[in-house]
Amino acid sequence: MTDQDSSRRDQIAEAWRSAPEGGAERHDIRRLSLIQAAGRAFGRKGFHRTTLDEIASELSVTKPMLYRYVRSKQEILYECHRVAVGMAEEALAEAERQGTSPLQKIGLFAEGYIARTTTALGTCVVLTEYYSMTPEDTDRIQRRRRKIDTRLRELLREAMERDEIAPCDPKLAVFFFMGAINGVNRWFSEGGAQDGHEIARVFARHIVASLSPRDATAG
Amino acid sequence: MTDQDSSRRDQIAEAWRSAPEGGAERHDIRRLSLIQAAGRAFGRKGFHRTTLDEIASELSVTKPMLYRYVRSKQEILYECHRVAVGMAEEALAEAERQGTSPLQKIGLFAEGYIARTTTALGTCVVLTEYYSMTPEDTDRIQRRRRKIDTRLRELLREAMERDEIAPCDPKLAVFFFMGAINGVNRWFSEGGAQDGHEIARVFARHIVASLSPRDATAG
DNA sequence: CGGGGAAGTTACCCGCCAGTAACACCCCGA
DNA sequence: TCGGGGTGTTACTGGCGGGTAACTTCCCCG
Repeated sequence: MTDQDSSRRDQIAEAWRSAPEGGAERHDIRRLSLIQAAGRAFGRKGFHRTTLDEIASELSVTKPMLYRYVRSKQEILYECHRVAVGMAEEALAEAERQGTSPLQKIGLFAEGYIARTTTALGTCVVLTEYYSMTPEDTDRIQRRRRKIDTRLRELLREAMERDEIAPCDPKLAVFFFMGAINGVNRWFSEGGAQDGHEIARVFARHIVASLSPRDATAG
Repeated sequence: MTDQDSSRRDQIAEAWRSAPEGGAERHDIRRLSLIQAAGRAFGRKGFHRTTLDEIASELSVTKPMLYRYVRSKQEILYECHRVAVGMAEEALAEAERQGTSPLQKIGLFAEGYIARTTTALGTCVVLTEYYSMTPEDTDRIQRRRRKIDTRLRELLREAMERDEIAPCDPKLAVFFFMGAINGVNRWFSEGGAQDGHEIARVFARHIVASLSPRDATAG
């Protein structure tokens, strides 16, 4: 385990521990800490191999304590996905505001999304285990993800119309770069050599380049 | 479930059912069918949510039957990973033979690897659940993957020296496109709109483009 | 026919872990 | 001093599923 990892764990545990005495606020903070600690664990070991005892132990409490903040393990997973998809939505909204062209918006989205998922405190929550959620929860998350996908495809079509990028299948192109982005969380927490913003910049550049028009080298 | 999916399932089940009566050969064929059926299920539902009863039922037998061909569920997962990493090694070897430049080799590798994982009968075996294997098995697989990674980084450095591609961090670049490639299996078996070779070609082109030199558009 | 072995089954065991019940502590206000 | 609500614990249950034991069938070779 790297320094970065243990420091993040400590930050989460500290947030839990030092939550103010008051009622509602304390509850919210602790619930969020729980989600974050769980998200980290799910990312490292997967949903099913992570026990509630482990999550509780990360926070220096015992399992029944967790049930004061969530109804079930499933709910924790759902909340993790909500946080993750929320980051994507945030990144997209920001990109739409700041970008001046479709292609630039895509680059900004990628950079913002990666930056959020790698650097924010509540990170490492980008999961791909949809199949571990209840069908209803999966639906709710998928609907939001689909919206983002749709908008990204739209941006690609606009970029094509303006000749910012080479002609391509928007669906496959989105799959392509979202795959690369979602892959980050699988190795990120282990490395620690690069910081999140660096990775975000590099990946965004690769993505933009991967779409740009170019004479057919690999015909 | 798409036509493609069910047809593949049928092919696997058929291979199992119609394995010749003889001793060793029958055993090998059935063992492979088992791995393939399991790999498909693991890809769709994840390792832990897939029960041996389900795998057995795919092959129209009952659970204890499986134990004539494998020692444990863990072993099945290990075999799936062996198949997958074997495909990567094959694709790389082929690319080395056929490619005439470092960049082209990378493109050929990507195309060959995706083609194998999406179209061969034993597909959908590209897993990312390392954490579900025993440490020893993980080591064995990781060592082979690492070798491929190392070679790909080398190719990137060579390509940079020849000015085939823009300067980049080889480690991050490999993570970038391997992430995109490994993402394929998450949506491929569901869609069915594109065939594997098509996806392979498109992705390879994106990858090559993502590395190619270009004036800094997204500074 | 008879026996042996492969193919396949039913019925079971047992460990793991999500979830719960019931109890212990502590602080604060009356 | 008593009580009550929030914080936290220990000790349990119950189901799911990997793995196994032991039985049945059926076929093939003498």
